[in-house]
Amino acid sequence: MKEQIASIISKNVEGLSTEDILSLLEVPPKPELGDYAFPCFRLAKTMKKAPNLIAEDLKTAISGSLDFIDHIQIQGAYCNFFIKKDIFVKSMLQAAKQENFGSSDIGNGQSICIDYSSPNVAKNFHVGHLRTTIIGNSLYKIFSKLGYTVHRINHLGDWGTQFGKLIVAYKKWGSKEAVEQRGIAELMDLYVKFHTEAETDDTLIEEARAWFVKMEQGDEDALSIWQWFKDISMIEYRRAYQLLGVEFDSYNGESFYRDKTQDVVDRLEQANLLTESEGAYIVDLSDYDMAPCIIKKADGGSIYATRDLAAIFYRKETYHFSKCLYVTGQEQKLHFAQVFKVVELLGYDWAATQLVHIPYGLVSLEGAKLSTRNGNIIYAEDILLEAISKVKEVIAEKNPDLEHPDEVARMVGVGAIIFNDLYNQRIKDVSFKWEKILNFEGETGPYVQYTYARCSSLLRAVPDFDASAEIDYSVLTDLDSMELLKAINKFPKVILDAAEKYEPFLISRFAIDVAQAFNHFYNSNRINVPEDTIRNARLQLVAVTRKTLRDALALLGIGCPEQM
RNA sequence: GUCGCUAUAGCUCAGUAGGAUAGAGCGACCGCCUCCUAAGCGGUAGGCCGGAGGUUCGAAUCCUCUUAGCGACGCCA
Repeated sequence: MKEQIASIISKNVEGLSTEDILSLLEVPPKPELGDYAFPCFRLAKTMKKAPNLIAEDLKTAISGSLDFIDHIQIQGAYCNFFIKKDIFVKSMLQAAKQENFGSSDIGNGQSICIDYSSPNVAKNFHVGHLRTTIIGNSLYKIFSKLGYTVHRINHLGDWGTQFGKLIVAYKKWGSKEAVEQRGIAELMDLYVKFHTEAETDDTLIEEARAWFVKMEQGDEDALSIWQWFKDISMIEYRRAYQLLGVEFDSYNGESFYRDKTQDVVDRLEQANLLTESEGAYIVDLSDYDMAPCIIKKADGGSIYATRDLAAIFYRKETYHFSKCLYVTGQEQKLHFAQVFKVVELLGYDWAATQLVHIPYGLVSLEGAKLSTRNGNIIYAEDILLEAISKVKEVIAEKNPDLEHPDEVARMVGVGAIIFNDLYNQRIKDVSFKWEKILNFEGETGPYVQYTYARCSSLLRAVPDFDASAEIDYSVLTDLDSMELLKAINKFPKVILDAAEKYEPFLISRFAIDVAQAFNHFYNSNRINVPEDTIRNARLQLVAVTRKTLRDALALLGIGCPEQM
């Protein structure tokens, strides 16, 4: 309908193509202003006429030529189109009823790698890691919905000098029993102890680097300790992933590339890009206003940039990606800009468009910086478990007879955390507050889930309802029904926008809009009424709302309970 | 010091690639369950869109300058 309106306008004005008009056509901010609006300001110059007069002329020229238009209203310089309501309702409802509503095949035949979560082994999985995990998981769902083949890669931080530090600390102050008993907590303590001692003892850092060089050379003693620490860490990470319902296709972390970094060095040498500087080997990036990218440390060891480069070549050869996404904190912006630039300098012009850093804002705790040293830290698992237990309290209070309360509590509690993390633009810093994250009212995950459960409940009440039957569309022409349908119909566009901008929050806001529109509809209309025509039409709208909410939440990585 | 990000209601944020009277949620206050789930709905109060210039018929949105907060800036990741 939008295309048809654009095409008829283009025949009656000068200076704008149909495409221009299509992009200018907008949905008015308020329903009283019509279903589509065309602002005439831009035409004033070419047509040498006041915009409100152009709008008037346009109205008389077009009136009556499109049968789905009920009437046209001029409001200042705006030409407002009112679609015949029953036709509009029918077209919107039938589109939304499609099983694959919102899906697309634009990604067919293309593959995308998403590098996310990627915790540093031997360190705790805290609120900060939650963000990359949740954002990455949602991007995976979004791109999959658009037909892409997505490879979920957990690029574990399981290599590097930090393990040298840990080995030194373990050998000096640790014990097998303590590590076995306390797990990551003990490793963290050892790591912290290393840093406090290193402040007064410069030889420690030297020792640590030496141990890392040994690891890179395949020293068995070093590697067995490393593997042990990694195994211990993975147990904790997998618990968090399981709660979140997150999975990966690959756990190839940094250590996976230990035998592939020499290839990076060779490529750079052949391309004559490597220069020696202060004992290290770097790629000079001063032409691009960036600090140099260190490839090989003075002690001969590799560094994260080297391993990221190796990973890029490996992934390109293995997955033939058309995009490789990196979901990490914005503090790593420079690092990725450097690495991507190096790939480009090697002659791979795809680097500029296919390698994408997806930064997100910093998580702080009630305004203070997260820090292990002063205990200012919250573990991901604790947040999830706390949310789940809070939901259990709410259930006990509001719905004590609920079936499967544990299962529902898990879904709702985890959903609340995920939704909270995907509620705003990625780049915004977040200040973690317990009272906020445990509040389930207003624009929250539980609100959307609750709305879904309401839909389910309505449909359960009429077991013989036929969702595919032809209905009387005029039943759904009231303001609230129409607004709900309009909200639902934005789904395909919202998914495309979310993918293009790598912004899952657009899906969250969409889910809120639909849930709010539904609750208005629900409050102003009785649904399970005796009259068949009214009941069936309204139940179809309920069914479509339910399906859309479920699909939207699924794109965020959130499940829906049938009752709560 | 250089570069980057952020700045909109008391708080947390939207604002559809420049357009109609700047919108939500939380918090505050006032209402709504003999009727499909009150984790809901309706209403009231609350704004120099950080500041100053500029571009434009038109700016929260674009440009310049400026202020504040945060981050990055070579052998950690």
